[in-house]
Amino acid sequence: MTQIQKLSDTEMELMEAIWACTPPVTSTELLRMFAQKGKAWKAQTISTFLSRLVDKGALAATRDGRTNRYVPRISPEDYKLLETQHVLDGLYQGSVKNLIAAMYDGDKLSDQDIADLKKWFSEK
Amino acid sequence: MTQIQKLSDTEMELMEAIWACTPPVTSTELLRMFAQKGKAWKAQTISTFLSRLVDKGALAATRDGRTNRYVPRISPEDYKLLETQHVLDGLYQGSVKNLIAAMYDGDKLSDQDIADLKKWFSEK
DNA sequence: TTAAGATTACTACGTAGTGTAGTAATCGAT
DNA sequence: ATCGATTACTACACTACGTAGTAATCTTAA
Repeated sequence: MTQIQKLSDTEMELMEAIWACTPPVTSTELLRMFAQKGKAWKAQTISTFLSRLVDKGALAATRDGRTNRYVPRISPEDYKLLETQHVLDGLYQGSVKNLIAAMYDGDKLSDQDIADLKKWFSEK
Repeated sequence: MTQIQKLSDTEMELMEAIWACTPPVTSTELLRMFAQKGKAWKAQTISTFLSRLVDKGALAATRDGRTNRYVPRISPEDYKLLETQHVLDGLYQGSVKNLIAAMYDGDKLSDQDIADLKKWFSEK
């Protein structure tokens, strides 16, 4: 039961960064990464987010001297699937087919989408 | 641009009730409906939610003497599609195919799902 | 026609989440 | 022994949410 609470937008930004680099990461490394992208966070701000991510079950922290090393407890793929499942359950009784049908009926599937999916499914 | 803000769980409950009955509804009617379902809300509580739903663009209100009559500004289908699109954009670059592929890779599609979808697509 | 009841608008309030950071404690290096 | 880095704890303003009190106002029945 990998219970993971929903992440906020900024928390997701952090996670994306962590997923993007080779895991064990330290707050200092992240600080530098975000600084380069123009995010001038204070060191404690990063730390706060990191702690919250640990609390939410998204990261695991191990102490190494005076610094923490953080590792994701879930892959981006799995996290996205959790979110997806949530939406599916909430809006479509958990059925992908209902989703597809709803999009089709609502004209949200382009001819290209349909062609792609048709092909994809015919190969399974 | 039918801008509609995200609805909370309780707001959705209200909307579902409104969608379920033949539209123009009054707060009193809703009050009664929810009372029957065990939701003992105060009249003002319903009113507050109704106002917020108007603010969020989900309902339109027209005055009829003493009371307001509320009509949805969006269908359940369209609302769900909005939500769906949001998730799709946020997690799968807006591509349904990416979603399907992710579910497949994550083993979230049962054989039944695949069979259903395969059939569904072969008919389009 | 006036009092009673229904309905609404406005305001409030505790709780929780979010983004951001100050402060203080601590630990490793000089 | 001290200094600088890093973390833990605390804080704070802001927004959303669920819930409802109060007060104003309109409708209706006596």
